[in-house]
Amino acid sequence: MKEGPDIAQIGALIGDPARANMLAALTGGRALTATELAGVGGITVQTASTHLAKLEAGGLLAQRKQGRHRYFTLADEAVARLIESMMGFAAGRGHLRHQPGPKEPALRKARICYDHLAGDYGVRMLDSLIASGSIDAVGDGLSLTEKGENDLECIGIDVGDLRSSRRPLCRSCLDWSERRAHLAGSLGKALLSSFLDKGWARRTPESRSVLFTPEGDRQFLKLFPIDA
Amino acid sequence: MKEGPDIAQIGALIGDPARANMLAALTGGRALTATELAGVGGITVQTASTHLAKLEAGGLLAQRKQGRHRYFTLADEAVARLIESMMGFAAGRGHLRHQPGPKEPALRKARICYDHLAGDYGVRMLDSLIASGSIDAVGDGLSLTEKGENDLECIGIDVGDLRSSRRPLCRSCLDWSERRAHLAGSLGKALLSSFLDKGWARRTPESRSVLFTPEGDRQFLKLFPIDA
DNA sequence: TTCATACTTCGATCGTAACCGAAGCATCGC
DNA sequence: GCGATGCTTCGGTTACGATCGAAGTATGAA
Repeated sequence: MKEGPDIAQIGALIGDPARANMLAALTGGRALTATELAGVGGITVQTASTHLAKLEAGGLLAQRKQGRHRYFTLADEAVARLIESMMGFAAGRGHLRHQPGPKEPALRKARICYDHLAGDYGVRMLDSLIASGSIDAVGDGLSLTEKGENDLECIGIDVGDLRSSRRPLCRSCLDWSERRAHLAGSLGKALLSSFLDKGWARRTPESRSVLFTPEGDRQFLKLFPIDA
Repeated sequence: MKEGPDIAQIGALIGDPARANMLAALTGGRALTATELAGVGGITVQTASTHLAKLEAGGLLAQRKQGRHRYFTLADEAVARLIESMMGFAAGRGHLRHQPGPKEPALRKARICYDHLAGDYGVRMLDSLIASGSIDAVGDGLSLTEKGENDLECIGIDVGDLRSSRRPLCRSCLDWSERRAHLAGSLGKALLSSFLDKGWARRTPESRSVLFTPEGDRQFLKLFPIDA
């Protein structure tokens, strides 16, 4: 047999609880230090160090030295998509963590996925962009229409600038809590950044969740209406 | 931390080489016996038995007793999609198996993914269906148009029949070799079945690949043209 | 220079899970 | 009934990897 790519390797990398916790934490988009990651993994720094080395060797993580700190991030968006899709699958099988806890609703409403918006709000945003004709969905891919480009420029997003990067402009990413797609790619990132810049929302320090201010909430819902 | 679903569990399930090989083999869509799966995993039947029990407990496999045989299949299409997406990811990282081998091209051209067509031909089929207006792509989802329903009836697919099943009619499934979506869901299954019934193609006994006859090839390409 | 912090490497321990041989059920064919 | 086949369960071995204490390296601060 032995057909196709080797999935056992990455399965094993994700299969350790400490590593899985680290990866999940990094899906929050922030770069974290080895010590912080040891904390989320519930292990000592030594152990974390070996885990992180393995994850990096496996191509899941990237690191950046800064002074005496070493900041770890997910290697790229593909890793984030993989983690999210595995979370979606796990949620569907009932492989949930024990405590839903009070943070859960906030997480489902709006959270960071690598560098863009996920959760109910993330899905709503993409739906609205498609419904308004700003984004075309063809097959698996998404593409920005002329109308969309104009609309986005109006709210202060420089699409031309985004196009110049090598990263795809639009990407769909499967949302584990909603089980539907939200917008990833450089455009997804730019949109989230603009919400944060405008003060509509802020990131929480210790969690993936994104908190909208009452005013930000109002603006967001107005900007991305759902007609249904 | 401990946010979100538990991905370590399924990661660990996929993370064992023997289990990963079994799962990859089952993505071929055929139901396999424990003894056959032991073969693909390169282990004895006893060991395979415990592996299979774990996979079933984890919700990845389903089994069906038939006489003194026990046939295993992937639990559902979601598992197949997960495996395919992990393969796509692994391929992107260069985590390839050692031998590309002579079977590889056939596998990339057309293969089974659970119960529908994948590979170049699978992707081409979906692209063509969308281009011809038979399928609408909205966000992450796919939906059959009226035109599509008519066209399909013409080639002998009873769409009404398919609708009565609880399984979604159209689903997009990310293809690991093409890195684009192909058509899954009950419609994807029905289309593949019809090709096999018509004698356009046949499955190979020991591999996931689907071999098209010269005539079948001609018919397929005519039925699903690519204008580009 | 000296001390403190952040992290890695080394060495050793320990637990778990993969593995197989042998025995135990179940089902089929005769 | 009997033996053969397909699979599971049991018991015991083995190996790998997760873990941490302790020591080593790098960077920054005083």
